[in-house]
Amino acid sequence: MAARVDLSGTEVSALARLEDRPREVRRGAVLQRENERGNDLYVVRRGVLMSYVLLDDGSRQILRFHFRGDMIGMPGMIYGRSPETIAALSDAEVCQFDRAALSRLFEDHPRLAALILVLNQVERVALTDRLAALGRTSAKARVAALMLDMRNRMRAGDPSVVDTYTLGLTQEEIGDATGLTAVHVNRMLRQLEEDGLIAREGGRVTIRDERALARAANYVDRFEGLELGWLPAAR
Amino acid sequence: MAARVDLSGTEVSALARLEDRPREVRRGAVLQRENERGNDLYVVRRGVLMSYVLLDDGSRQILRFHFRGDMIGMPGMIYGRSPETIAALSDAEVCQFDRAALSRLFEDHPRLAALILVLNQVERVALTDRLAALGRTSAKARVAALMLDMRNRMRAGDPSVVDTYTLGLTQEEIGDATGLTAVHVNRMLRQLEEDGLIAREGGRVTIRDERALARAANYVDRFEGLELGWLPAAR
DNA sequence: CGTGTCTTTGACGATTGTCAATGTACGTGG
DNA sequence: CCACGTACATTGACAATCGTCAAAGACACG
Repeated sequence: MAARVDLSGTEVSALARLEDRPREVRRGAVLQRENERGNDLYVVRRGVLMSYVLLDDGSRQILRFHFRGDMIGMPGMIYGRSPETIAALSDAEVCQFDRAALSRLFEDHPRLAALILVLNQVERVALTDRLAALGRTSAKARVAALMLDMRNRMRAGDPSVVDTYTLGLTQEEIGDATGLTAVHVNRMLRQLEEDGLIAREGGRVTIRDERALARAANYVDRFEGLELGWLPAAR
Repeated sequence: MAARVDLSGTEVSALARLEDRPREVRRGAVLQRENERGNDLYVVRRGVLMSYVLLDDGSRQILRFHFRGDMIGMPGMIYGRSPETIAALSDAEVCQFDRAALSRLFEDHPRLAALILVLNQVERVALTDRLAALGRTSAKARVAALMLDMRNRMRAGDPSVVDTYTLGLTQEEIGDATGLTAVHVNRMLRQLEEDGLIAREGGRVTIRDERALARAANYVDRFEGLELGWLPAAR
């Protein structure tokens, strides 16, 4: 948040209080399970996590990947039971806090409350972009979009990432995120590679032609163009 | 909102102030256009609207249908330009208000701010349900889910709706919402009718076997089970 | 009555899924 | 160090779902 807005001293310490309960999560561990109680929120401090749902034929849809700074678990907090499972894709560290802490934040820091709303809306737009991708673009475009999006989100948390990064996903997970089968994901990755748009070796992906990849993917970067001048005053 | 929480007098009047600028929208009219400025918010008072995006091959993805009580335009308020188009599916009435009004609401009424966050999360979960439907369910299931969802949302605003309702969508629009072509939507509607799950005549849909329809659709009603005891105190 | 939009239907084709087999890397225990 | 097992990637053949194209029917509206 601090990257976007000048926070006041009391705001900084209010946010710091939210992050005083760090918790380690191992790769593969489940932080919150679908249909079970889970009323706490988490902020990702390190690592990558994902949310997914399981359908009753056993198939899985990955809803979202979570990176450093993301606030997760809000749907579980709103509903009595979590509508989705949250699991760690890598070893990760999260900071846990509860409903009461969020409630106090809303009372004492209207600007931070509004910023949380803004982050929610950024996530909403990312979800609708993905909705449009699943509904209206080809398998190749969806895989290309995922390659670009993961690069951008990793770069946001680590500026040393430029064109090459460690994806950290199996092809089955890519398929579960893009609505494809693992086999077809493999075909699409090969095609992207043959077209010279990406390169792969040992779990690392290199973007070779960003322009063409973005074109193939219908990609729009949604972290541009936020307007935050209207927020309430700091407290 | 009032259906879920006992609002205080000042809260009621704060909400009423948001709704003091009613505006009529004709069927087919566009309230906010993709990529154009549109920083105001709206609450739907009457009628049905939709949000959609256009892809550069000309195809359309309908993101969401908006009914009475929905707050719309938030993505456009956050970004300088709206990421989606909002258009009226029927004659409708909306109440317009601006960023400053929302900002004041956050300052003066933390509980209402938290409620807005809750409504945002309900919408988020609805979007992820649709994401899972597009990614992992068959054409038939998606159409079935739309039939059920539209019924439920109409019933929420008009308790006289039980099993029969006026859909108010062309088959092309159903396709743009479910990620299908109009032709295939037609085939799926016919199948649902032949299976005895729905009936159709003259733009009106009747749900004949709700249980089976819900099973065919993987449907979960997400307006159950909200827990709001943690909200800040009223002001 | 004519025009345009929407629905319906059939034939055909393309994209994507399914199944099955093989290859490869990596970790674990002997 | 080697053997083995497991998870993941790759490939090919085939099938199913869904899209495309085209034409005709239904319906509302001026």
